[in-house]
Amino acid sequence: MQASIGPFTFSYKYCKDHLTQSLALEKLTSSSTSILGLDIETSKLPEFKENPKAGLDPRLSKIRLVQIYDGTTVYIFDMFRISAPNLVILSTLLANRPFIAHNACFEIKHLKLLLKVQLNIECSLLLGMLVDRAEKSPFEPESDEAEEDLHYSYKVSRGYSLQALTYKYFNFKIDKAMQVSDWSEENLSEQQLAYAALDAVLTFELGKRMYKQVSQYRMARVYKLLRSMQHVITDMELNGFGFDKDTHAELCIEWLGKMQGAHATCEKHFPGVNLNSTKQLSVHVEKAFPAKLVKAWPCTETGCRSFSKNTLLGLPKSEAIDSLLDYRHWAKLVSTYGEALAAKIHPITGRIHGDFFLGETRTGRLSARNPNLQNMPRGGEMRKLFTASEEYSLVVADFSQIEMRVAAEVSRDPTMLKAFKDGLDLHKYIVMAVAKKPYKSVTDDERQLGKAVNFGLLFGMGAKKLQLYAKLNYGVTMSPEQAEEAWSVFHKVMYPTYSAWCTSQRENATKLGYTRTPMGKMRRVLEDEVYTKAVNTPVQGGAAEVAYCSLVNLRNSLLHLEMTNIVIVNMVHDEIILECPQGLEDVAGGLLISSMTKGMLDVFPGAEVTGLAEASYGTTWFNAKDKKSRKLCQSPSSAVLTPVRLEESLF
DNA sequence: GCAAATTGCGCG
DNA sequence: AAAGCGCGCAATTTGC
Repeated sequence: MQASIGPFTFSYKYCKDHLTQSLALEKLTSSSTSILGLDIETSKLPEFKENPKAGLDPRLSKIRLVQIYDGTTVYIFDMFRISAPNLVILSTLLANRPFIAHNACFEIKHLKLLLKVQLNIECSLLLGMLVDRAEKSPFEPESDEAEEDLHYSYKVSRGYSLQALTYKYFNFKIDKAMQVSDWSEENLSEQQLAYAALDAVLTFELGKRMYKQVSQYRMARVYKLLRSMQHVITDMELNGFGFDKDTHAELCIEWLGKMQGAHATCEKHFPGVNLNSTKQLSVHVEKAFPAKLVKAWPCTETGCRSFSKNTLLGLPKSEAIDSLLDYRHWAKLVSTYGEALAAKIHPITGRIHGDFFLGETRTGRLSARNPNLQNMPRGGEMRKLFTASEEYSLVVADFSQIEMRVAAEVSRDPTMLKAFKDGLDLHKYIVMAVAKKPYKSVTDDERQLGKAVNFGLLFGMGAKKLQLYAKLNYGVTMSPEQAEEAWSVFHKVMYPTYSAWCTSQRENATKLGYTRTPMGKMRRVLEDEVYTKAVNTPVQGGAAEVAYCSLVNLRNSLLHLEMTNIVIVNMVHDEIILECPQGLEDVAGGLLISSMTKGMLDVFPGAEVTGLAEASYGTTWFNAKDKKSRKLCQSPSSAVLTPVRLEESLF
């Protein structure tokens, strides 16, 4: 059939019987097109019809259609009617040819789980995101009509839907009526087929244009890294993280009790007030609290009274404040980590499968949701709930002071570099300089001060805020003079080269209007953002890129060694969590450490890597990191190292 | 009545 | 002159 939809003219062939499928596969197999557009449509398994998200989960759905575009024709394979021999040929094609899809992680996950195929695939979503981050003024639909119809605006699907990008690049609006098609119907309408075909055309056409832009912006290298990372995050999503449902249910009851107890105490001090409402709290405080206290009460940016933990801790200690903080603590656990988390337990695997996203943060870090596996509470019992399967262990490794290391590398500050070379802990090191005492005599408590100083001052914090920050986040009391002294020791005495690098970064970003991560990801910055963002982006972004390289290296090594029983289950910025059969902890830990070491060197060749990372293991996330019970893995043998290589992009 | 904005807080 | 950054989620309030 011929189709002409807006500026797109193509033919499509619905392949629903053995003969048409065979012919199509023959055509595709012999076609010389270097890259093929790909899209799939899934339909929910009948028993999960009621689950609105089942169509996105390869365990709760089936693939109905596979659409492949070779530049002229879209071949639509009906997977409900494919013959066994053709399924083999199609799988071979999928495994051996390069493709492009929009949000390719979706295709990767489904094809990996349902067809056991590892795709080699570009992603027009990642490309669109990279270009958008690099562009001077973000694309905005300018007509009123477009504004009304948010589907085409950058607000939908976080701005990079196939629809939004088609509107951006082709000024054409796709009829969205077909978006919510029921792909489980026996017979598909001609219109359904045409629009199913269109998506494969769009990703192909958009991808070509956007890859060109990504290259022009000199972001091809970072794109390749993200492209490889697709396989890591889909592995994590498919693997999920083991979760102790029963203990969690007990904990939920305990939290609820604690919350109700705290609520009762609060009633004495805030009678009838909804403790979750800052507005109601404010009204009550004005009426019932001492006038002197009310007058000096800190405000938020918008001029409302602040009731944040930091504000409350800064006020004179009282039973009322303590009870409110206590309530908040338990209420947070109940609302975010209670039933809501239990609802995320997968009906089939019993594990928690979060989603990860490569293109959403300004610096290049990973983001996570449904649930966010990157903000599980460290305190309490939470991390004991995340477990390895029976007969398995969790192996965990953290980068040590990764942002300080990246700061040292990008600024080439000789003092920082020397300190790492000497195997020093930079948090202790700054305390040594500030408190003017021998390095060896710096205590663990004092190290907390060092963390506050480093994390604050690295990204441009002032002395005044540092004082407050140290108190609230690290429980360290500093006088204003001490804070001033710390600021000046950091910038003037210890790391003047880093300080100068910050200045030049700011000047550069102001001049150019953007800044870059070490691997080249661009971030536009407004003039009033430059002071902090021009410094933060390369450091935080560089740390993320080191972690990405590490994960890609690890996955390559595991594939190369055919160790499919060692899997990645989570990553939290500077921490990587694996699951492996008991007895293989040292192997997994060794591979992990060597991959991380390699990752650092991939981004910063020649970097000092001693003390870069340490691995340990246990049966739960908590145990694996607990100082008392954890067991360390041996350092890696060089034999397990495999060469690092990012596959070439195929455009 | 629903969506966006605000506030607060968990993590790095 | 002064300036930490980066996320997601839940509850409430505000705006249309």
